[in-house]
Amino acid sequence: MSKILIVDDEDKIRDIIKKYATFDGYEVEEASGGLEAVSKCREKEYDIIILDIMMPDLDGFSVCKEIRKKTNTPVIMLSARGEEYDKIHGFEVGIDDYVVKPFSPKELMMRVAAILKRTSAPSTESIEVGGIKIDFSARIVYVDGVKTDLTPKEYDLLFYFAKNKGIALTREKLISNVWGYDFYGDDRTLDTHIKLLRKNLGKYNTYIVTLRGVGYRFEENTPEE
Amino acid sequence: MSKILIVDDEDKIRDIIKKYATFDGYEVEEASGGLEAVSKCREKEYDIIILDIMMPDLDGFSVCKEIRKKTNTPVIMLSARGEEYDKIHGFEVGIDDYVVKPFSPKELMMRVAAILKRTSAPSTESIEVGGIKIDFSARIVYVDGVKTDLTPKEYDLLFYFAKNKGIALTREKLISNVWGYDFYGDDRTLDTHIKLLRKNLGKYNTYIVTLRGVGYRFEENTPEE
DNA sequence: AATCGGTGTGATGAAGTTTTGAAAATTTTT
DNA sequence: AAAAATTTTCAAAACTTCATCACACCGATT
Repeated sequence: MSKILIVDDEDKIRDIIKKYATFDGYEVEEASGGLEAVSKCREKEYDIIILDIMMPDLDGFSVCKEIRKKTNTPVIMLSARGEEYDKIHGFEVGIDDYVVKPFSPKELMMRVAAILKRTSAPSTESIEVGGIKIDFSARIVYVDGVKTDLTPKEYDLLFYFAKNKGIALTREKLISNVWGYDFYGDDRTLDTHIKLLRKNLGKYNTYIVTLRGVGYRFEENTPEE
Repeated sequence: MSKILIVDDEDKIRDIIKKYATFDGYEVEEASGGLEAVSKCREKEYDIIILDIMMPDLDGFSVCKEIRKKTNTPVIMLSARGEEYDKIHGFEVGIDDYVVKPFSPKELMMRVAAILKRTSAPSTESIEVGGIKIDFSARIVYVDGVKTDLTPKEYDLLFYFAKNKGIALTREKLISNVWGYDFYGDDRTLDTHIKLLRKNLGKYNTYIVTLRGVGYRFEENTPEE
């Protein structure tokens, strides 16, 4: 789920946006000033930033410039002034959109969605764990750079493991997440697919660690030679 | 240089935008109505479309919907009305931005630049994948240099595949993008067209990879091993 | 060392998907 | 208006994947 950073010195404004954003399923963080926003962006990566222009400590343009030095996170500006100068200035700094106050929260969220759709689409999402690479957009798994064909269930299982790397996963959790909460099946079904997946992972089969009496954990470790 | 299509029934508006766009170095084409816009988009590919909502023959939303069936060209809407309804509706159809009339041409061009920068998909008249060449402007496909006649649906399908090379495409995605989001048809229709397209691609039929339980992926691979 | 409960494995038929051919329906062309 | 081309529907066939089972295996506990 996408993470949004809301930057505004007015609590009221932040609250309203937060309410709408949370409702739409976004993960929300707040900053009440420009300096706080910059430091937050240093620590963490956001998917989009909603940024007020007028703030007492550091104005939105400066914040945007600072952020752009490191990342390319999309920025939507909130402008209290409606002047063209501001708008253009905003674009020159490299903002992605702007909304003039007073604004409709619904419209703002529409713009957020539109930008996220644009920016997140072309990025080839992939995870790499040890010598295993999972390309989500192509739905291809590479083991040591070699394309490996997995069946749907094997892929889903690996996908879930990769997303929860290093976490102990109970059998129940694995089954309800990969098969579906309503799967009523044999005890050995999961084992069997673990077996198949391990076989396909070749020397990395040790990445799937058996937790006796609990379930499994996916982790990067040094395969035996 | 990027190609812009300006769609508005008012000559004055088109002229103004054209003046600014030409000054900024864009290649400009015009359409004075929705129908003309749609037919122009069928023949040629633009990098961005500036689209008025209110037009006598076919309104902007319908034009956008029609265009989106085939391509993913960015669209900026010109809205004479400032109502929120229009804005939201526009985004749902899949527009990239909108500007409310009366607008500042400078601002409009800023938005054009911002979107083009993001979508910076190099404008091409044709795509070549393996031994398959697709000439968009002529709507002709060559397999190993030999012109191959495809039916409209086959072409649309191949076109969508080629634009999304290497990406796993679900059946739903393929159907809603090639047939239209409102297609309510048989489950096996897609398969049948895949079959027909594969036949026409000759030895390159393996380029369309079946992803069991998911959909298909178009990729360049080495036929025969 | 024997037991016991949980885990790994190969085989197999069942279930689910895709492919295919052919015919019906629709649209376009003549 | 008929003919041709295209698209869609349908059902059987081919194919892949899956769940299940029986049994081997392993590791902890007694």
